[in-house]
Amino acid sequence: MSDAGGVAADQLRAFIERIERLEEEKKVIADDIKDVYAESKGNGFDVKVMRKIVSLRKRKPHEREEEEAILDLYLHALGMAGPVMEDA
Amino acid sequence: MSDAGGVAADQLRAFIERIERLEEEKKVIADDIKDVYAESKGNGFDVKVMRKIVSLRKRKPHEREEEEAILDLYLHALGMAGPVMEDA
Amino acid sequence: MSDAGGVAADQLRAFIERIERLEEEKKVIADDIKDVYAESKGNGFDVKVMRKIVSLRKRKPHEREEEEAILDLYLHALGMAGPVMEDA
Amino acid sequence: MSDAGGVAADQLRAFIERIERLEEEKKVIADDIKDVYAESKGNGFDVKVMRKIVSLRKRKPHEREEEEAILDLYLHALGMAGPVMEDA
DNA sequence: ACACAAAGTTCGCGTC
DNA sequence: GACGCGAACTTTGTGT
Repeated sequence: MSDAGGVAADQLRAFIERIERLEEEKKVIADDIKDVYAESKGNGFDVKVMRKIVSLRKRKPHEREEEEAILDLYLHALGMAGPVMEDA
Repeated sequence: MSDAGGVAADQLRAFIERIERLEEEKKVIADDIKDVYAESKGNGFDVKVMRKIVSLRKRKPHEREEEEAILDLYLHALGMAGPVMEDA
Repeated sequence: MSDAGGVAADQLRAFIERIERLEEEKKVIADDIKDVYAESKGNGFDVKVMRKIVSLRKRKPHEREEEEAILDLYLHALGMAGPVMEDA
Repeated sequence: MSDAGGVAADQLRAFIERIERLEEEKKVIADDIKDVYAESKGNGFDVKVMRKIVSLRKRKPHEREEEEAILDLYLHALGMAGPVMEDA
């Protein structure tokens, strides 16, 4: 029963089920997050603002990295300084 | 320090941190899912189709039928044959 | 001032500005499309289905058939009936 | 012929065609942009860097706005200052 | 019903 | 030359 129609059916089924299980877990977490927001709201906090804070704190790290890259980029772009165009 | 400006700052911080922890967990699961797809691909399966299967099994049959009904309605209104290809 | 650091700065600036102008035009078109969908909705049409129709007409028929073939293959391998519902 | 199957077929068709025309225009613009990037590359510029510059210049305006919002948000979140929780 | 945010899909680039 | 990675765009779902 493992090779129906030229595809490894059992293997495919196993992969699908692993994915579905993981997606369920993911959904549980997502629901937990919703619960925490709900609880926060119940305690008088502004959910919208909280979401914004969370996303801000998430972005901040790589925003810092980008900023350094940006500096270099503008040197390239406007002043053309630095080791540029090595593969032109 | 727990009541600055009339609101419970510590409590807010606790909520934020719970959420951030959950979001991290969620990301881990999401990455796991990506891994399974990658592994599937390594075993010769078509990832795009697998994603479609997963989403098909997720959707409630009734919902799917309804949507297709509207689609058919519009397609017929436009003079285009439906997805059934009855005279192909 | 056109050759700072060994590169043609003016030329680069010109390219950038051409791109930015084109991107603005693109955005205008995108907004127009949104407007048409909104107007359609105002006339009682289902926007989601309309989007589906547009994308269906965009796809090459051959491509669509091929994808569905693989999908059927997998669905049969999993023991699930295809989207044709022949015994519904 | 304007009311086949309960939907205003002609009107629907008109909307669809307007959208498709606009999408074609959009695609033309997108291709133009690709061309400019290609031409830039042909003149020795680093396309990746150019893309980054463009996106940077695009983000900058509303990034400034966000920054002000951020300041308020952190006042809310950490110090709880300002006119907060009006809908608690 | 609208707008914002998250997810999925696609395209271009760097690597092996 | 192909594969995997990453970013951009599109689409779907959720909250207001």
